[in-house]
Amino acid sequence: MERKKTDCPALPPGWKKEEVIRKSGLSAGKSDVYYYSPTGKKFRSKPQLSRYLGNSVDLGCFDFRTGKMMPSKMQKNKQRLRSDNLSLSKGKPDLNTALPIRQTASIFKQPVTKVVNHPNNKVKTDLQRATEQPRQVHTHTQSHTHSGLNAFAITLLSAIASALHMSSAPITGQTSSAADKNPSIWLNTSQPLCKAFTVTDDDIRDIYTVYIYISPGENLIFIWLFIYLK
Amino acid sequence: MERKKTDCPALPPGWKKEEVIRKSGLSAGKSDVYYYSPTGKKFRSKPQLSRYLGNSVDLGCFDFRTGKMMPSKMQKNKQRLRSDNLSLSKGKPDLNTALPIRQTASIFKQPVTKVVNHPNNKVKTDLQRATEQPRQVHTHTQSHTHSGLNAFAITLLSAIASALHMSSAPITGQTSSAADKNPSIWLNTSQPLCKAFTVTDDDIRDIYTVYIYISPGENLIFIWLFIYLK
DNA sequence: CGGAGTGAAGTT
DNA sequence: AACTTCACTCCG
Repeated sequence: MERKKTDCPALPPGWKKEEVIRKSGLSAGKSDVYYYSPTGKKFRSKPQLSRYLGNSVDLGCFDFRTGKMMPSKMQKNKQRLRSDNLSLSKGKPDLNTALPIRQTASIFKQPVTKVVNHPNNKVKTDLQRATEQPRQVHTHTQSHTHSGLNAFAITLLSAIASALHMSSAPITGQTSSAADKNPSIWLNTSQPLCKAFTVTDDDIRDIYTVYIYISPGENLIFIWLFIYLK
Repeated sequence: MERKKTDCPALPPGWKKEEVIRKSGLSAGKSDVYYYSPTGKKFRSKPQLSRYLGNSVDLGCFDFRTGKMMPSKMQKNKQRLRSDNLSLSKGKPDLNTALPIRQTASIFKQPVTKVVNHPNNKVKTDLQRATEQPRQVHTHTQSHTHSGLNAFAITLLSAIASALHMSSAPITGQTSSAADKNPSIWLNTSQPLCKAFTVTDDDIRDIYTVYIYISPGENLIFIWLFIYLK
């Protein structure tokens, strides 16, 4: 089937079909199918062919790849450009599509709150657009957001360091070299803490993100934070 | 609307997330989510992403669509073991079986260091699993239940509570009702802590997982922990 | 030949 | 039934 034009009974007389195998690349071995009109014009897709033939030939059941009519293949209405779909939030806020910043806003509307505070970030003021939670909005005024959060960050980091000291886990401290040589490192609790130990208040540049998740049953607390150091 | 690539904090630094709305066809209005590696490679599904990341990143609770870690989704990827058994605590799933991913609770006692190659090519990371699993398995054996772990958990939680107290952010405390009514709750740094305040040592059941990630430049610390309460 | 965009089988 | 995953189409 390669490189050879064949007759195509499913089309009017004179039409030819050609199949060309791809020789290289990611799609090596796959093929492209082309059709040629009696006058030699080349067609590379079914829509293109359909446009050309217009109503004279119903290609609804025409399988472009095989060149045959496939009764089982019913015509499908592909042109459904609906612009009316505002079903973005039917009953449920659209957390999926929201960007991080906007999530913060939507989160507020439902009893969900996410805080992203980073002075170097563009995140900040969207919180103020959350209209349905006055109390929470209140808590996010910028002034205390910065000071409060950094204070929090410092305290929290120190606390973690302290906690680590209390841990019975051994400290091997081999993480530095590993960190130097690898693009990323996941450390065991006891290992990573080696790093934490060395962190002082002055080292902290900022808290980047803090999430706190509490499960429905409130028995699980999931804390998730990014901390940038100087 | 959503043609913009956004950072994805749940993945290592440099990864981007994109959501594209389908504009036409039968699935018009639906969306596709894509991720981009730091090198620009596009990922169109969670399995594809997982294959690429190998063991370097545990995507067990990663929600591909939202780009977030979803603790509640943890049952997803493996076959379930026996559904009910002698779980130590009533009404709550056994953590070690319900959350397959972190049966590697090794995280705690064992100074296991997981060095991960950031995927800049297609090399699989199976070797890493082979080499590090044994050590982790070793750590599972003990009932790490409430020895050093709880001490750590308690201290850490207390520390967080303290940190919160020091925060200048007001505490509105409206989160409880929200928690009762919603499948999940994301709390503001200042808000969620309302919960933390009430946590005493006796409340802590266990730390389930603690991850600490240190960026290549070692200027970013990413701490991620789950804490179960009684 | 690549790849964004879509279809549709597979999965839950 | 809806979502996820991946193959395929179509056009550059």
